[in-house]
Amino acid sequence: MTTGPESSGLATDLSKADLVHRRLKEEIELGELAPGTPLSELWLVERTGASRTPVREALRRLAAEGLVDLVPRQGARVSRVSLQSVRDLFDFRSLLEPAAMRQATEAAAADPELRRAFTAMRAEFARIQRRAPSQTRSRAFYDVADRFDWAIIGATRNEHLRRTIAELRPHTARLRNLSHVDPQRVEVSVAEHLDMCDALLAGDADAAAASIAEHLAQSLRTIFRNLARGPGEGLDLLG
Amino acid sequence: MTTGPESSGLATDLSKADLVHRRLKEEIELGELAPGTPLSELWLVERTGASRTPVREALRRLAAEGLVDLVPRQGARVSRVSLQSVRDLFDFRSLLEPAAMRQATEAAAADPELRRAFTAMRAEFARIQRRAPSQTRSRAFYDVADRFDWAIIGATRNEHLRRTIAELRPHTARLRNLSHVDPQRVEVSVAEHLDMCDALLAGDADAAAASIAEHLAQSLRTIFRNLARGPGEGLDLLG
DNA sequence: GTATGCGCTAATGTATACATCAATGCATAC
DNA sequence: GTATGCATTGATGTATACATTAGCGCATAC
Repeated sequence: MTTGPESSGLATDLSKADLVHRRLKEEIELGELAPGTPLSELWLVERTGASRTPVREALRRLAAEGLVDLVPRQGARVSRVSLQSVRDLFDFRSLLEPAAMRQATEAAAADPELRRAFTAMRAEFARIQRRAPSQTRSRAFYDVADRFDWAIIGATRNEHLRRTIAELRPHTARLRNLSHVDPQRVEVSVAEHLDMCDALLAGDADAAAASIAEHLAQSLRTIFRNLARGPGEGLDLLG
Repeated sequence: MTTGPESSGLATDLSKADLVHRRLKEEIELGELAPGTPLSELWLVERTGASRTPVREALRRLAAEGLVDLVPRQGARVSRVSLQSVRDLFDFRSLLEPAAMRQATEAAAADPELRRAFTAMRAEFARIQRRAPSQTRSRAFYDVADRFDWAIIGATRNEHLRRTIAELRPHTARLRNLSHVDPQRVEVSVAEHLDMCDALLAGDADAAAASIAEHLAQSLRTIFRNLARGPGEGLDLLG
């Protein structure tokens, strides 16, 4: 899941550093490595089979992405999640993603291939909406939603914008995996994604931007509501 | 110049990796290492006196910041500058910095200390404006302008926003150092900074955001105009 | 009983040797 | 004369040994 293209677009035969990086990133995203978990280099050497050099490089990369906190002579830990960090994340996404949505809307207007892809995803969202709630429904939704997000990212022309949004995705995914799935939220989120698709396919950049802004605002609200009811597994309440 | 606080705020006894990183960053910023310059690890080992491990770490960090292009089994080069990359940079800044300006304006409204700092800088800008054009004037201006920018960054509460803007600064600085100083542009830029200070000190977040957006638009226009007249030393024209 | 200081341990920071692969040039075949 | 293939060279990728330092526990003095 969340098979975002590994940093550099081209398919190079992955180095061990890449492997370790990707594996740790996934485990942090999935919450298998809980926030605060110490990541000793030696322990990672045992776990991954690589030597310290690639492990170090992976840790440094993760630190640059904000997924790992690195204290100079002390070591690395999986970065903690605070209420403030969640707010910061969503505020920042609310700044970036509407802009990306505009660029994607323009790109889709000019590229039939891309428009077809979004049309197909819209159909998937509609089908999920019609389906009765079930164990697999929310999973199916997040699957499509992930592909939708990556399509937006891929359609973002500005490289800085594209890379920055891509770098934030693991943080969002982790948040989702650290808290319980809220079926009601899924319901609403499906509708929001339909709105986004419609605006994008209509070529209405303003509407598309507005719809993703609304989506983000609702997501944040739900997260905070659920945290108030009962904190998820690994969240600090320091913020 | 551009003495931005080194990544992590606290003053740790710097590791060699930090030293090499900072030194290379400065040299790239200043244009002493021209875009496209190959950065062989061995060569850097000779130059810096450090061993390959910290050199590698520095290179990887610079690559993450976009100052170095890293090709897997081939090596590192100082990243190239294209017209498209300049446009992307300024478009992205135009998205981020008005938002930062709003946060700084609110912060200054609530913090007399901070307001004093901006008042002092406004006075410096005003003094520079009154001064006759000279060799040292533009340098004095960029000096204050740098401090101004870092003050804005420091007053930005959202951590993602703050870090991202900070990471873009070396790119901007490099651009400035790769092209010739345009006295006319300095003239106008001083006035724009006065506008920004005034809006910020008046607590008018909208006006502050608008003024920095205008400043960025004008800067970009000047850069493109000057590039059209005669490309600076190290610019590609691939974009 | 508490606090201070010493020494041990284990971690990160660094240096360097080895493995592997891309680029380059030359020799050879056509 | 051109193109193909191989060997050489030098680079990066990796492993590991060494240096240094932060954390921690225990013993001892008060």
